[in-house]
Amino acid sequence: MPESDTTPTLDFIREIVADDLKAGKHAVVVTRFPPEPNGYLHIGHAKSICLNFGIAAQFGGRCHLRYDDTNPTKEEMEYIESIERDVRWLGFDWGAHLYFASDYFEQMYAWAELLVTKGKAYVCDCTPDEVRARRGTLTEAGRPGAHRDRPAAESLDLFRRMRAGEFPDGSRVVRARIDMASGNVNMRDPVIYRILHAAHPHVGDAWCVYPMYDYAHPLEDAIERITHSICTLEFEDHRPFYDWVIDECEIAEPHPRQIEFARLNLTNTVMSKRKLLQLVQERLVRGWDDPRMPTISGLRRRGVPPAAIRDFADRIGVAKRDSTVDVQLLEHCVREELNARAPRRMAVLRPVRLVIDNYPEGEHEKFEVVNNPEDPAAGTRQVEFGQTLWIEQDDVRETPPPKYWRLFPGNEVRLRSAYLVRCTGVVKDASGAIVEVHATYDPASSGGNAPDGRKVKSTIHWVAADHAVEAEVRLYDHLFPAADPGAVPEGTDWKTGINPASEEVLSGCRLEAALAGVGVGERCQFERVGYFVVDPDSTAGRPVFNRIVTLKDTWARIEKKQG
RNA sequence: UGGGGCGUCGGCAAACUGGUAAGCCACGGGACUUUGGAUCCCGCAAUUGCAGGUUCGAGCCCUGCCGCCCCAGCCA
Repeated sequence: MPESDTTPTLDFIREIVADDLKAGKHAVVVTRFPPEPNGYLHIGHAKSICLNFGIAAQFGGRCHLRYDDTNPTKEEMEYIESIERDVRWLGFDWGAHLYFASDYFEQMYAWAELLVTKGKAYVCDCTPDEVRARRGTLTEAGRPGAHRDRPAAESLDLFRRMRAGEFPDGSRVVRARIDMASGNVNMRDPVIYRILHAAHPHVGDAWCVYPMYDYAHPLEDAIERITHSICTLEFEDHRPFYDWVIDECEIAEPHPRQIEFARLNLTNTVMSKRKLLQLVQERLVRGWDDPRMPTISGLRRRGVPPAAIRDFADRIGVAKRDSTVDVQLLEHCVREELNARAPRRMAVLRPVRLVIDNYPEGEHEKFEVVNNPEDPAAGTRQVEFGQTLWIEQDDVRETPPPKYWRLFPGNEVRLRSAYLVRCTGVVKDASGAIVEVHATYDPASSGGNAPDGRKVKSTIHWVAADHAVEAEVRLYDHLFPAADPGAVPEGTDWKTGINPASEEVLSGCRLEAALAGVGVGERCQFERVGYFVVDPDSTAGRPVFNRIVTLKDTWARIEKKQG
């Protein structure tokens, strides 16, 4: 391979865009993100958002945010608001280019009349069942219905009366006249308008006939002069009709080009709207924004930084191959971002008391502690120290397993940024659990280093008992332990694959005093433990933290290998 | 047994369009370390679903097979 090549390779879509620009096909590139406001956005949408807005930014064009709101029976204002919030949070800006497909209904209707007039569309009086019956199967051609050859004038009259509200839902449709024998089922006279006496969240009850996606989408793109209409693979079969509509409606050149790419699949995650809805409705999670949900709002509450999601989208690439990305790549992006940015704090999640017997009782001192070793500009803070501290249960053993370097009787460790201490013994309760640890400190090791230069193999974190803030901490893990949650045995409910330990709520956690006044959404690293974010459930004196991701944990790996 | 797509490392994904298989994640090892964190090194596809063919040369071209995904909503 050539090593001198410094230009990053373009994915196949960017290659098309670059070529079109180079060939002078378009003056500016215009893309769009066209969600239907019928649900919450998830990480799969984030891939599309990053792609569309990313291409626009990269090639100096623009990206529209457009609601594809052609079905009033499924769409709601609530979703419109959540979508805008999520796209903005991801870091993208549509400027003045916020659009609604429903604002184009008049124009779309006019084009439909044109099609009817040209004999390219007709009103069909069949029931949904009859339409289905005549459509044929995947291997058998469809059969033309009785209304197919109705005079254009009659269809036009009927269409106008459909619009006027003379007919009930489902009684008639307008269909494109293409080819009932096509191998592509989408070309067998697809329905382009249906009657729906339903109020629309954006245009109210202005209409009782609504265009179908396949008819509306190319026209929305045409109206906005979209150059590259990027969608997912399942629409590949619809592209002939997309082009048919553009052609038959006599849209001026250059025509928008539909390009399909593979949607995102993630291991240990379900992504379908149906399944996500089920999780919420059956109270298997706290809501659409549960920190375990792959929704944008869930990722936000989980504490995932938007920059990490953008980085993730860049790294997974864009292609046509069905694929499943390892969720660990997302987690890696999160760690990388947070390692650089998140201030470090000390927090003890499962506290046990450590008493330093030779430290003067009642005395306190402060140590200056670095906020982020990766970022000197983050500065330092003062942390209180005293005779009695909280340390992690996990950092103490009465009899250490092999390679365990933390506290055990006789062993010396460093209290992060404070002193070297040597364990002198542990106090156990009736059940044998360690309830208190005793140690002596080396007064000459202030700050954590001994003047004689002796080394310790371990540094542990601590919180002064007299200055601790109490908090609730929620530990999150994959909602599904299996890489492919959809792969359940026949007859088994996919929900049985849910990890019952995916949320573990810890109370009585002790945090250093600097964490007293944190605001919702603030992120930090609890040293040696992981990255955490302040949850909206926090109250004045009692913060609630969510674990975003753990730190990489070599010891956990060793422990696992040891069994 | 119709139509449309897709097969390159455990997972993503490149390969200047025929010139001698990038990178990232994961995984394994080591160095270093006041986070068992971070960082840094090393290892990880004699070969691109399979079989033939064309060519000096094939992941890229040709032929045939195999496998996987999508489509029969008045959903998007």
